Amino acid sequence: MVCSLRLETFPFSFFRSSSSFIRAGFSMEKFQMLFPFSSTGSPNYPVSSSMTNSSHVFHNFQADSSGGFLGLKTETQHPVPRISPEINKDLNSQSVSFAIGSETEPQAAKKKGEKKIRKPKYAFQTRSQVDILDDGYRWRKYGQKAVKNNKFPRSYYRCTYQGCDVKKQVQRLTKDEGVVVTTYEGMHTHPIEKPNDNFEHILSQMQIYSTPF
DNA sequence: CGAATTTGACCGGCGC
DNA sequence: GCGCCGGTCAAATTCG
Repeated sequence: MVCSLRLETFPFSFFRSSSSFIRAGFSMEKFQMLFPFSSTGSPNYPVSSSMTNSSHVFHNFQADSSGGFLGLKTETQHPVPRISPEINKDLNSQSVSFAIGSETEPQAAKKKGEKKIRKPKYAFQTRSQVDILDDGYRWRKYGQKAVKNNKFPRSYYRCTYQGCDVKKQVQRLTKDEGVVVTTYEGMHTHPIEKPNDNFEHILSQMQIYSTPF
């Protein structure tokens, strides 16, 4: 069941510059940006752990900020679907929501032995029947683990571009198996490897809304 | 035949 | 210290 869907990953660059955002064929009727933390002294939100043991967090995100993250919606935009036909039918009711975690620090590992540098993780959940969201980057799977309290395994991917160690993990929720959670870690230091559609302009628009920093 | 995936082993952090 | 758990490695296998 290896379908592939062209959604978009957005490592950091989503908030900075370049790359495309959802350059896939995604008619995202509901599209929500969700910030689980304020820039002030809120506690950390370890995205990875919230994926494992508290998937409800994401639901909260979705509920709380339904009004939205600055009205970030793309319903009028309809990027060219680069999706294989058999998956296309699954894209009828897609919704995407985001959770941007701060550094996933274990609360105290900040000594001079600075090897515990946790990169920020960016997570978002997608309502989709397919697991593999093709974002234009090339990923190599390097692991898969069963997740506690979840009947679906979590898959670990690494960007194959040389010198780029961006990682992502993909997991489907048992609670709502229509939801796929994708977590990105790191920032791509190279352009997208696959030729891009005309979705760049959408991204540039979105960045206008999504540059709080 | 090279690249990507699979999958059990391994490892480090953390809680008890 | 021990065991659990999330994450990664790497050899074997499959795929293109």
